Amino acid sequence: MKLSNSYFFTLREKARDEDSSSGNLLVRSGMIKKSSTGAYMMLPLGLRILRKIEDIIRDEMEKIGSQEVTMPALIPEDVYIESGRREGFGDSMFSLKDRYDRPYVLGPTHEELFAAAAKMYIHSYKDFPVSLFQFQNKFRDEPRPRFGLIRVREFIMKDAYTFDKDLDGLDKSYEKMFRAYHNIFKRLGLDYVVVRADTGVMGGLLSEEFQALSPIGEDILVIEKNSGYAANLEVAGCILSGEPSQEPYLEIEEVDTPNAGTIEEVSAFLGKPKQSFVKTLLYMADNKPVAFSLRGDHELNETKALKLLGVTELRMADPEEVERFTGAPVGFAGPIDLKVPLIVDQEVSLLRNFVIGANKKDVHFINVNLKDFEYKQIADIREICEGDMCENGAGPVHFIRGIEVGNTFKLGDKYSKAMDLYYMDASNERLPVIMGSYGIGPARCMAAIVEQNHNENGILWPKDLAPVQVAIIIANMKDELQTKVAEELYSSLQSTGLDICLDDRDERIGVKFKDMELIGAYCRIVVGRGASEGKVELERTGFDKEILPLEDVKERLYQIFEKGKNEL
RNA sequence: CGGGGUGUAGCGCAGUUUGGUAGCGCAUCUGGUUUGGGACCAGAGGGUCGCGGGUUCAAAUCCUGCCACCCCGACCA
Repeated sequence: MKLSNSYFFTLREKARDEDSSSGNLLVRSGMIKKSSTGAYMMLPLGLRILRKIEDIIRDEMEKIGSQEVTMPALIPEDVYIESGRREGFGDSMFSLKDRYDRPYVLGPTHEELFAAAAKMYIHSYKDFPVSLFQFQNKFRDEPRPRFGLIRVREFIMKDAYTFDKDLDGLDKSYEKMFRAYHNIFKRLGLDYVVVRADTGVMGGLLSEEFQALSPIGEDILVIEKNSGYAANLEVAGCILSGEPSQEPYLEIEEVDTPNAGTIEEVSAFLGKPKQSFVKTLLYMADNKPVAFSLRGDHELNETKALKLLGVTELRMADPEEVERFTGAPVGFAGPIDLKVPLIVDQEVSLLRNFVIGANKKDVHFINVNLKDFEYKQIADIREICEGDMCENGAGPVHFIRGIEVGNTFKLGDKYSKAMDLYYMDASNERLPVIMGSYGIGPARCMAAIVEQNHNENGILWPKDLAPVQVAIIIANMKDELQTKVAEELYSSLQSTGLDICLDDRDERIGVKFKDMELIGAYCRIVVGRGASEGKVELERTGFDKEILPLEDVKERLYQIFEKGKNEL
């Protein structure tokens, strides 16, 4: 690539509409540009990186025998109705009509079509295992896209699917895929952890997420180092924090708490710590009211609640609904005489003589105990807190944030049954195929890599991913010798197989340095004053400057990029 | 969807309070000087001031409806 006649630009100021470091750096270096909320143009330099990421992924997929296909993004809505997921995805699916008024959707993920493709081939127990994958644009109507390429509405996904005859086969396929994923994220140079996660709309038996560590990550990861425990906050289990209190029971009393509706207010008003309160939250579960009681300083874990109830939708009741079900405005709900099914968090069972809302405006009860009201169930429904004992008992947990760059699912027979994907067993029995599905977001990986690898001057791509691996900078464009030497060097390095860029723009050297650092050119070779003696300078971020005779450049680059001449 | 904010040249912004016909920096073009870390001088081009309606002699500015984008929250595979 010669910059003087390439589509190449950089911006000196940060983009107003980008909120993350990676978004800003990628836009400033001319790699991507937001085209509308949650949709990006991938410009030449950005596409180079994306292709390199895809090549690594493709390489690892093919190594484990997965075969590439592509599926349409435009899919009749019926396909998702048949699998039961149309409802599950709800508003996050883009839907449209064709000219004959037939309903279509833009695919958010492709288990259904892959099951259909598998059906073309799989008929017998002799046909297993099968693994297919694709790179394809997915569409999800995210309520709030953000962080550049990290949360968008149209994005590239590598999705892979495995098909096996039984759970044992699935375990083997899953394990292979799991190892391939480790290889991929290591090759991408990401700092990541694997956590257990919720299966969500996908359903199935197991879900694990590959999370790139980053302070802007949207997922909270619960970690216990010594035992290697790692779980997404959504599924991190809690265990009882101690023994039940042995305080003597006191008499319930009604107390006036004027204008004190929040835990903070009541706690301040009564002069009691938050832990001595039990709050009651009203929710609508598939449009039926349900209530949850938790210790005042705890939060409901909606994923746990959803699973416990076995419903598909859970949302907080709005103020009118709260008033209708409790008879009091928001802030005074309590479990006594509540006409709504109640689930109590297990931690509440340790408390004695706690404070609750009285289902009456500006009134609370004190000295309440579990025996004083009716409930449907006691369960673990709270979010674990940092410092709480890990559910495996190994020690206290701590939190870190992650960007979900990959996700693996053991699906089981959910989709094969829905899509009628069966095979004949050796014993002439018709059995459902056992599926797994595995996703990676290459563009999201790209953003995560930038989040983890940048400094105040620009992006620090790993050497295998850098869009420009070697930038040849002509120090003074008016110097004919420098220009000539640089041109010759550029030509001679074409055979290295590296991405070489000649910065022959009519710019001063400072501009060229700044730009090459911004886009993350891995090596910079300056053809300058030394050109007359046949010497050039080689710079890399984090390394000392080297002065090399021209004839040694190629050999030195092979060393740096760990490439043998033979492999080319 | 709720709360807040922004929309003016390719990019980043000022001007809006107090209405008078649009400006700055970067980028671009021309000429000259300069040439090892985002050069300097002189000149030039580029704007339906987000869109529509209204008030007014006159609207970037005031009123009004809509749209887009951003932030916080809700939501989220």
